[in-house]
Amino acid sequence: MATQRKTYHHGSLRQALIDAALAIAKEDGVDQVTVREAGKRAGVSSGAPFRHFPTKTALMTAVAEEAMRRFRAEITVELDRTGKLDPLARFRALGIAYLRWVIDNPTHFEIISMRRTIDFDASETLVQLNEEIRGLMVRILEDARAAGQLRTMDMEGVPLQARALVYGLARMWIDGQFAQWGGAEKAELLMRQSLDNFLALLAK
Amino acid sequence: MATQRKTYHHGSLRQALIDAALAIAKEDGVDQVTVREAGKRAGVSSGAPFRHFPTKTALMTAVAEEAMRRFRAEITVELDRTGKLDPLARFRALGIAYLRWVIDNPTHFEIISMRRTIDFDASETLVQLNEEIRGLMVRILEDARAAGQLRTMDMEGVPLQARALVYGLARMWIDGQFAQWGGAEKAELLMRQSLDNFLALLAK
DNA sequence: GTAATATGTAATCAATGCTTACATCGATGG
DNA sequence: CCATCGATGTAAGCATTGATTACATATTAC
Repeated sequence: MATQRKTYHHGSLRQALIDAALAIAKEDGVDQVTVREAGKRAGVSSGAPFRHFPTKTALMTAVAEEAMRRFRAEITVELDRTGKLDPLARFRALGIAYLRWVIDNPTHFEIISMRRTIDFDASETLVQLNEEIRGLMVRILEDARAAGQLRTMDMEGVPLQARALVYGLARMWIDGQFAQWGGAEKAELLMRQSLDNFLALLAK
Repeated sequence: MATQRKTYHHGSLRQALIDAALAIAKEDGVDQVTVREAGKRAGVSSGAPFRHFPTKTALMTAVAEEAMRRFRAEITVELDRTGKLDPLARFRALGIAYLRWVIDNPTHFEIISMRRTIDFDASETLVQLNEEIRGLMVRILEDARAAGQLRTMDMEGVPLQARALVYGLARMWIDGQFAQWGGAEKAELLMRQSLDNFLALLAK
């Protein structure tokens, strides 16, 4: 992994460190990510990373940005794919895509949501991407209401409820609360059922 | 805080360490808890804690047990208090008590749910308490169905959905996702609205 | 081409989880 | 009553890791 380098300067150390950190997290867990190891994989000394990131938190924040970008990419692909369906079907697809991404990329999601290891508010990118994704969901829900697909109810609370449900399912998976019910496939099925239950309650 | 002690032996160091860890977490945050500092507050050397807990994880697991016990106590008090109400009202009270406890004791909840810092499955107590609390919720939901208070629907999915919703709201608070909406009071209000929305969807 | 800036290395510090060798206490058996 | 032994504490130290500092090297600007 440690890219051999002939020049004294790395050339793209910043990105290499982000990639290395993501790889370590994926392979050995988020808490196994160390600045040294990230530097080692990028082929530099233990102090070099600090030229690009003042703190480990700053590195992890950049990693979170990368993860969030990939997350948004997945979401938008799914929304494009379902562009012609009715709003509620798209909403369902959005939720399923969200949950599947979490199951497929648990460490990525963990890094994004573990706001003790990153400095979320300090990252314009993170705040903006987060708002963007939330906005997408809210808009589709409003489309569904406008299309008369929802039971009449407080539209102030529905988006939060939907967010909390999906976020809760995702974190329950990350936190190992699905362990007793088998592996990823079973968990994904249960999540989908839960989501469908919610939609059944919500739909007219 | 560091209890002066005249004897060479502490006498109740184990519990003192748990209390100290809880206090540090409450004052300075969970990640500020160190074995040394816990020992210091208990008035012992840096190595003494390891006579009672083989690893820091074991200490934090014991701390989680203590926190979970307090959580259950709060829950059961609330259930006793609402013993004469109808099931759905009790279910609501349960949810509200859950969420208020999280808001009042964020670090305690954090320790319980942060299963990277504790060894949940290794603790018979934690597994048992967790099941017990889950069982309470499920039973009340079933009472509500038996009383004809719920719309007909897959009872397999409803408990999970309820859990995910409450867990999600709690973790969103812990993870700072309510920051933009003001302090604890506003957050609690939003949580309650979200819960009531869910109940409105669920009720016949 | 030279000076200034950016980026890397090596050495080192402080904090912290954990271990080891030794000290001291308290309970138990004779 | 007291000698022994297991339990519990101390002191010192190790390994890891985030962070800093002094110095070296490359790149860019003028």
